[in-house]
Amino acid sequence: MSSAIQPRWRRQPEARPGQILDAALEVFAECGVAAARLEDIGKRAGVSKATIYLYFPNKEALFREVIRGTIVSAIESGERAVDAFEGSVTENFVAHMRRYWEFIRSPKFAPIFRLVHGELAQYPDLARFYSDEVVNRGHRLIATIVKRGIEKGEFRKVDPLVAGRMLSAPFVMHGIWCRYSDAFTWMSKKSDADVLEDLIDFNLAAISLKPPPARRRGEKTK
Amino acid sequence: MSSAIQPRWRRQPEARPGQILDAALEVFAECGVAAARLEDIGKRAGVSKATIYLYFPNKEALFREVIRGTIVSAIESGERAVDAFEGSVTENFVAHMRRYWEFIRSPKFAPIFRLVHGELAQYPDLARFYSDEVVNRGHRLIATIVKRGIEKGEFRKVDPLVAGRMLSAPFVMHGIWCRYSDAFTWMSKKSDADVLEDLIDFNLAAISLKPPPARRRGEKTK
Amino acid sequence: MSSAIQPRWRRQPEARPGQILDAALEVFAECGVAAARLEDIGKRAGVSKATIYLYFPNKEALFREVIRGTIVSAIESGERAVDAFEGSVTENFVAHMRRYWEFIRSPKFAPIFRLVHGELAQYPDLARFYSDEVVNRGHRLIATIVKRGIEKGEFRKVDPLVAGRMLSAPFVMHGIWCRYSDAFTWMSKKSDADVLEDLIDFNLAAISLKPPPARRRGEKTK
Amino acid sequence: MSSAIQPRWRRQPEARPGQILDAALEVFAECGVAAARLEDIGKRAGVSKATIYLYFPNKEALFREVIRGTIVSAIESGERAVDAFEGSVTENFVAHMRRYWEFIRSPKFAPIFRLVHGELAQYPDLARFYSDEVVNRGHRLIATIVKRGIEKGEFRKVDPLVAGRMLSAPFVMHGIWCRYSDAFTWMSKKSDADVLEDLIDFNLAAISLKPPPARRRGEKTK
DNA sequence: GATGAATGAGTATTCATTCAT
DNA sequence: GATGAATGAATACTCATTCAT
Repeated sequence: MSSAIQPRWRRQPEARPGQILDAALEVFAECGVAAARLEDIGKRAGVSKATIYLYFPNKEALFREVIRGTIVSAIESGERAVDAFEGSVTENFVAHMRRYWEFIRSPKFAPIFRLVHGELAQYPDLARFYSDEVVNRGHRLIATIVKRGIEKGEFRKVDPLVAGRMLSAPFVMHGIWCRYSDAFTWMSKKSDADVLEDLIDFNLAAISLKPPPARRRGEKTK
Repeated sequence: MSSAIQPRWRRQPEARPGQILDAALEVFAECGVAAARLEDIGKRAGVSKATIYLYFPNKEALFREVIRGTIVSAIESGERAVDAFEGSVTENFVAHMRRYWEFIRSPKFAPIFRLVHGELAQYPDLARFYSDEVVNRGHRLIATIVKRGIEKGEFRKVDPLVAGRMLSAPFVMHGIWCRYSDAFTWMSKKSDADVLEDLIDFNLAAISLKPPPARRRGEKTK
Repeated sequence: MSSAIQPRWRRQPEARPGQILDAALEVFAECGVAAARLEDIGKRAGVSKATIYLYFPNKEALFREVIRGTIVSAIESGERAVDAFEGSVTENFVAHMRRYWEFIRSPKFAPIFRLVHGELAQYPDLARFYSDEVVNRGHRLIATIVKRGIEKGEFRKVDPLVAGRMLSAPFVMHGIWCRYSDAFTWMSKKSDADVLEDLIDFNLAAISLKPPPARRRGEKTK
Repeated sequence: MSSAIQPRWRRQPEARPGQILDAALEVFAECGVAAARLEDIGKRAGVSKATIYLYFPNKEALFREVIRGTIVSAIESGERAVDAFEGSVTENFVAHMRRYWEFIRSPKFAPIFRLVHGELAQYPDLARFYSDEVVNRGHRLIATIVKRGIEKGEFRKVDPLVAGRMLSAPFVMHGIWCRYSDAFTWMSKKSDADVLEDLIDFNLAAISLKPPPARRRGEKTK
């Protein structure tokens, strides 16, 4: 480590898989798995088609790694943040929704949503992985918060896991609509921040004990 | 029919496109557009691969027709029903949600959702069509109801179109999760009716003027 | 059959497999199985590469059919001829050797010999088929004759099947050497007829009645 | 060897080509030249794929060396033994046949036979080399003995080179049949020694003095 | 109208060969 | 000398599309 004997860096072989995965996500997102050409993925990663086979045994495995590798890290940071929350549960729910929206609007979420749903039937085990590690884990995170809110008397009595599903759905759908606003043109008038306010408003209304008295349309929530 | 000398019945050629469209939806849904083989579609429709070309100029056009032809009829019946509503707005909103859930749980919705989202980038005009004719039309239907509810003092003041988006999203997502419960295993415990109750509960809570006082978990809403 | 209703001949689809098999034998013989390109086979058969797949599921199956289809007919005619022999056994043995030599010098034998031996390890079941249906069947044919010769007192007492192997081997090897006289240049001086005379001479000498007087069967030679 | 300070023994680089050649023969024999993968050869020789290129310019040259290098040594020992023969010619012919059989049953002969014949068309110069240095040289060895036998009155009058071909053929074919007895199942009942006895018996019968009385050399057989 | 046959264009995958370290 | 990494070239196989019957 300290001495001069460090071998000079090889090309950058340890960077390769990452480069390829990034390129692959792009191409898969654009074309779908079946229509994606390995040659294009290689080109975008700056390597030859054959090089991909040095790191992934075939296209399908590459696809799996794209999904796995991309998602896991994103999820975990969310969980840590929720664990460390302070203040009222409502405040923390709002904070979580902000982070959630940020995640969903990050460039990788929408393509992966599309990909996973598009390939649901082709790659059942992958769909399962996505279901467990992304969707359900996200629901549980919300459920944790909701449960605390109920206990503290801030939220009405609901099944926390049901709430997790109900409250996450609008986020996901709006994420897609915003991302593909070429298709969903009626979304494009709204800024990201506006959409987030709407999401927070409806979600709080859905679980709050009382109707939102302290807040009127147009007021900022934070 | 008119002449008695016709030697044998041929199946009506007008029925062909429909058979082919049905078969195509099935195969597309199973494999995605790129991986679907025309030969399989033909086989499932009981015709030869070449016959498909008598009715559709190519695979892409066939796909477009599958989406177009399948969706339009389904939507329109919903609109007629809303127009004819009676009783309180809340009651009618509930009635509409029941019909909406029925539509979303019908066998064609989930595959089309998946297909459209999967092919979002490949067929932008189709995505647009779906966006306008399905998604947005659904939102407007809800918006119509919500607007009346606000006017009548039954719902809190919200942007009706925003409400359309917020309130439809959980329906759509739950439709997918229920349909592909092999992947989303955590959904399979719930019956369709239970899910509908949850959906109604959360949606009413989100727009009602007051928190749902008259209703507790487990009570039927209708 | 008689009337005019005979459908006009389709292209010539029933001729296709044969054309392809012939072309394939040629190309396989020139290049070996692994190096043979399906495109070349198609070209030589006058069809496209893809057409081959209409008749054979893959290259390996094509190879198998080449061997099977080519050999079987050739063998059977030999067996019929032997069954119908007249005259002394010696005369009939000579007649059989003439036919055998003719078969071995026909254009298909040497390539198949090479192919089968070259691919012995790759296609064990094919090698088995060749072993049983070609080599051993040929031996049994000779054995039949030899047995009769022994019974009639024309040949010395030997194990007929052993004789089948011993007497056929020079035919096969000379067939190869003559066919590939570019490599085995020392064969090229001999005419086919001369070689046949040599073969007959040595084979008759090896089984004719008067045994080498200085040595008897069963004595250990060392 | 000379200096004591050499830190560690490296395996002698001179040994490399031999290891590689051995590995290559194995792999070529199993797969044929076209299907053999240099990576496998390297692995079996305990070196990397790239190392092979330090010793051989390409796969084809490696194949040539495999054949050349393997054969030459084997042949020469046979020639020395024949030169030094004593006793009757018949005895020495028998002794030579024993050695010949031993050579043909050695593990390298059959694979090389298969390879050379399999690749006859791809590598004409190699086939020529094999023809001259193995096949014909073997024939000449037999011819030498036969000629002496004729001169000494032990063998009947035949063309010695023709005899070389006739008498060697059964050895070669039986060598193949015994080696690949998985395919040639009907050979597996015989022990090596038994086969040798049969070979000696038939070959001696074919050249021993007393000719088949009813027929003389030169008479046309039909 | 219907289809069996045919094919051109395309893609995943393999592997001999090169080269920087 | 040795090798891990990289790649260009090659090929089996697929399938949407065409067309003669």
